[in-house]
Amino acid sequence: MNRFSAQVYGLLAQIPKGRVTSYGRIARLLGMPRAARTVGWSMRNCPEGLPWQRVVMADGSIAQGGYHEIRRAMLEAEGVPFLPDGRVNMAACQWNGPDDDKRL
DNA sequence: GGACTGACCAACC
DNA sequence: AGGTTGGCCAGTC
Repeated sequence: MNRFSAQVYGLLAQIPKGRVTSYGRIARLLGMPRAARTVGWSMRNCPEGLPWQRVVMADGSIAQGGYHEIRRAMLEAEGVPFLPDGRVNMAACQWNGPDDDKRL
């Protein structure tokens, strides 16, 4: 487990229920705006106990990995609003970082 | 140790 | 406005 993954997981664990964020957003919060793919790699490792389903693409669509239907179901169960397009309503529930959590 | 790949993103036609 | 390409970071072969 490298430092980057630890940061990704740490940040992921801070995502409030009912909110989502994107890979690139996490990468930016970690100071690596170009490491969106690496974040995706960390998600791929999929550690148990982490709400990895709350991480979606920048446009709000579900990532192209496996289980993408299950992710949507879990997000819906958490109360995440979806658009008729089948994508997450980023405008309503995008998590902008730990600071945004306090802002609530 | 170099090259390829990947749950991405943004720029560029 | 939409499809393609390049680029980045870390892991694997």
